[in-house]
Amino acid sequence: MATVAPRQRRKDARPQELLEAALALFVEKGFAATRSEEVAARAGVAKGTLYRYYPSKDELFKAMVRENLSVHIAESAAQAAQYQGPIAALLVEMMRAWWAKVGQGNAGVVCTLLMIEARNFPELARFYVDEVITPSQNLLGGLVERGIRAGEFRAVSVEATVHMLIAPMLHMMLHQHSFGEHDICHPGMDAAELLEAQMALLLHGLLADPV
Amino acid sequence: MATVAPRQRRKDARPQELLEAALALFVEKGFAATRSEEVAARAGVAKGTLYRYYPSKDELFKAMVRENLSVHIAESAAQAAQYQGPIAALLVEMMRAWWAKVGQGNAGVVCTLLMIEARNFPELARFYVDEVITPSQNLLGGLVERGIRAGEFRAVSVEATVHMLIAPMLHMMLHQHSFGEHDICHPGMDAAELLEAQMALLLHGLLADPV
DNA sequence: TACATTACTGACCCTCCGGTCATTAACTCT
DNA sequence: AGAGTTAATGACCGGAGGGTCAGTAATGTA
Repeated sequence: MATVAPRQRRKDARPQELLEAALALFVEKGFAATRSEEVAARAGVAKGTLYRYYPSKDELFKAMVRENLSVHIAESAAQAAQYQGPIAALLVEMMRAWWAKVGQGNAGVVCTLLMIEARNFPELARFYVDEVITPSQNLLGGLVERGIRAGEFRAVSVEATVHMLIAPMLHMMLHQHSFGEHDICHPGMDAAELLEAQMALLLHGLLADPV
Repeated sequence: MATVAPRQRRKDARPQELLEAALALFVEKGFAATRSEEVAARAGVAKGTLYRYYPSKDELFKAMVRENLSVHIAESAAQAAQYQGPIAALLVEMMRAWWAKVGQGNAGVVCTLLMIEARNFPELARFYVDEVITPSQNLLGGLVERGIRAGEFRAVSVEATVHMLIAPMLHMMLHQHSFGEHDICHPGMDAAELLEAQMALLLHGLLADPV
């Protein structure tokens, strides 16, 4: 017979644990299908306790998003500033770094979730657009433009190129999330390989003087 | 004083009207947030009538998807068979046709919805993967391979190339759906332009002997 | 040890919504 | 016209789950 789990008072640890539980469950089952009691249970806590720390399920979701994205935003900005060198190599390096830091980690999963739930959280969508999407586009767009001005790239459409850099990665993550169980999607090709092939193809299209 | 709307018996027209109402509302508000009574009201009918034609909200969703996708599947297959000519031009033509027929119409919107709801409808996800995704990949993959064997294309990764053809279009549609209201996303660039720029860039990366 | 504070609990409440079905009325047939 | 058929209605039900709060026990303080 399992004796009743003893009560514990750990005010400081609770919020973090609740956010982790929320992330895991929202990813696994989606926002609507996850009951608040499940989140609490997963964090080893009763439902009432969840509402002591977050006033509603919506606020819990928002807090979870902010928690997992703010980290990346800071890193991304720092990373953008520190790079120097030839644009093509720099682009490749940035994409690899993005995949390693964001694509594979929690931030990537949260991006996926955001795309799916954006309609139900206009406020969050705005936040995401302002804090993540627009800066990323500006950063990459600036690089491409620099490459063109330096004569390293052909005079392509900057906007389209940025889109061609971002879309395949995000689409792959979303695809994985939505259809991952039906293993038919990308047999025998993992994300890292895809990224390399993508960059090779794109650079060949971009460079004025391809290797 | 509005007199009570008179009852009408139109057994044949109802299913279609209900599916249209469902499509519009699911796109606008998402599946979970749309009440079955709203769908009925939009179709000019009482809730009970909806359940006379579709046994559950889930079945309504499935019927709506099948209705709007099956059309495209047939067309796409026919189109694939009839084309002849140099691969590059053929690829461009097919992408343009896809955008005109699918991307802009209901089928495109349904694809977006499917990506978002796939987790909650495993059966439908399977259907979509088998009937839409896999055939599309095979079709495009076959073309790319043909181009490579003919010496028209460089020896690129077929899988990555197919992904680079599909992802930008789907991602743009989804992006539009999720963040469309926050007009920051793609200022001054519409989908048709993007498609042209994308194809130009890709072909330049693909062709063994770029123009 | 007695008391005060407060993190924590979980039974309860209440709203919302998917789904039902007895009733009504539109159409058909004779 | 009268009877029979069934499309259409909308009041109703049930339960699922978000959110509450009076009570409980862990911790701090003297």
